[in-house]
Amino acid sequence: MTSRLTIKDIARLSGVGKSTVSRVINHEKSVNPQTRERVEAVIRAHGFTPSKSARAMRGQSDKVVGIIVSRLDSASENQAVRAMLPLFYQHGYDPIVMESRFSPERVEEHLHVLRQRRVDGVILFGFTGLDEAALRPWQANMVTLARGYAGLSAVCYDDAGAIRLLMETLAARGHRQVSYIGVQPTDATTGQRRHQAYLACCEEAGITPVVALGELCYQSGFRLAPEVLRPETTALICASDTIALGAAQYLQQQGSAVQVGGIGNNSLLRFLFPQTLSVEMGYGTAGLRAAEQLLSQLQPSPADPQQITIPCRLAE
Amino acid sequence: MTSRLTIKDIARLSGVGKSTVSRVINHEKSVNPQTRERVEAVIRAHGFTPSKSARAMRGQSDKVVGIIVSRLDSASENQAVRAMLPLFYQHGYDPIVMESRFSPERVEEHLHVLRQRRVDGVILFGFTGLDEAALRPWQANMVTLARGYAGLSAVCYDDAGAIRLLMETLAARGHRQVSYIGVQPTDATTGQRRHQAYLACCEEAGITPVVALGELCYQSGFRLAPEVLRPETTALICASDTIALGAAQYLQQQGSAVQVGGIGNNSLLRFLFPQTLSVEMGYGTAGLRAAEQLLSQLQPSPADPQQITIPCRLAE
DNA sequence: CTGTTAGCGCATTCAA
DNA sequence: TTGAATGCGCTAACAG
Repeated sequence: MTSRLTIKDIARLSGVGKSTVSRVINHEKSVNPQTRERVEAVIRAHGFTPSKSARAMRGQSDKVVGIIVSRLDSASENQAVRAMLPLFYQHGYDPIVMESRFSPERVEEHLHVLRQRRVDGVILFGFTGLDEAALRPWQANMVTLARGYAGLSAVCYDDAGAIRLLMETLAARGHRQVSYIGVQPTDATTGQRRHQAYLACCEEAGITPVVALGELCYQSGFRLAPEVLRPETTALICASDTIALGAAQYLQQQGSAVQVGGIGNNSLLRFLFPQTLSVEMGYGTAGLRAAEQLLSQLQPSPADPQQITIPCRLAE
Repeated sequence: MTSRLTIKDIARLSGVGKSTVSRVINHEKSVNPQTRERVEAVIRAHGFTPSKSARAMRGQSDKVVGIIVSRLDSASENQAVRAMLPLFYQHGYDPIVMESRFSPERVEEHLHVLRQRRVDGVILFGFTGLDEAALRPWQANMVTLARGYAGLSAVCYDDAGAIRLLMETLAARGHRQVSYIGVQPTDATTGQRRHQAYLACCEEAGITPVVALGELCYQSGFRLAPEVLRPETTALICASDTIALGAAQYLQQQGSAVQVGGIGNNSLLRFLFPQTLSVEMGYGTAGLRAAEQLLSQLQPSPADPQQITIPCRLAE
């Protein structure tokens, strides 16, 4: 409880004026090196930390960012968040995390709260159904992940690339009949984009597409697997590892040797079904990039919004 | 960007003094109902929100709590955090989450930062190896989860009860030879406590204990399963569902019909191996209780530290 | 380069 | 019950 010191105390203790202390704290160059050193010594000696609230009030900025995840227990979002947290701390930002559970209303509520809290910026894990208009006001200080919105910075995954990678790998291994289990096109990326990419690959390779669309859960993979299995099917790719898990489970029960491929590099999937193929989407990298981008937009001379795509690669 | 209003503006707009507005905001009773209503109307009309930093500076409190999880991707901690977040928002607290990754040093670093940020309270997901002395200073405003520390509030799980529940259920189903896969006793709860409970149950039931201890991961369960299988073994319980997952996988590969029991109510485990038994530890409830306890200790008339144990129950 | 002065938005005396 | 005055810790203008 010793941290009750104020710059006034530091000023007195080091025999200078308050403003000089303030200058030292803020790393302003216009201060005599000797004086600076002396003040810094006192600051260190007493473990002084400037009051965040006071500087915030003085108009600076609260140094707070909001992180709105869709689901706290999403493996991909976890990795991204885990990567960005240290960066924010390091730059003196308090990250406050909120959960949207894929509800556009909840996102708007959270944004409202964040607005009132006067946060400096927001990281938003996007999903289909969000009202773009609600995001517009944040144009300058928001970075979305997984989804892009007009005028906003975004860090996206290479959905099409992932599918393509899977298809090419399978082709190289001699597979000519590859089915697909995805999710409804109401989901623009995991649903729409990956499905389209699959169809495009089939077209190019002269494969007859066999598709089933469901939900983003293993139950769905399990349920839909039989629907996409033809006698000639040798491989099956899924829009996500979660789905792949369900499908692999079904195949195992059937004693089938159909090769499964998924997206997400889920460690459990690879443990249970080692022969499964999976694409690593770069969630950690995405989180890092998103945080970096937000930080650079928050600086005195803000960077422009930017769309970033994270490259994917075959797991292992 | 309209929220630039201050109590001064509200005061002018509603024809009263600044202090009256302040009183209305803080729900003080000494204010004429009529005046109050008028002021509140103006406040609502303009969507005014008092500056958090300003009130913080005025000595109130920052209304910030730190949440130190051990791993962002822990299913149990996720559920707990998910349950507590809304409660904190609701009470006007900004929760800022940090990750310790089971490193005592990291916990101390985070606590140091939180201390400097002058946070009001801390929720700490405990683990074995933490230095109790480092927590002592937080006695009045910290609640730990999963582990208890002298003098601190804690919300714990019923480790022994969970094992006992599993053992009793198995006994009721006629199992007389139940093996156990756990983790090293360096982990006081998941390791030590559950193991002890297993031994105690065996003693009571006249069962010869068969034990193997490893890590908290499915690989470990897979690897240790063969070590605890005797010809007469009919059931196998694991210190966690993660381990159970690995063990069940091994058993399935062996075509074994040994009944598996785990702890954690992992949905994937139940999906892949439906016949498996699992105990629900009440993670969500724990998070809720922890948040409630912390909030009650943060109030003007603080509640005393308290040790809470969450009851467990059979999943399904 | 440095000290002095003046508020930021609010809660809290103290009078009225 | 209310308003005016004071200062929280800090930064920014303005002198020196």
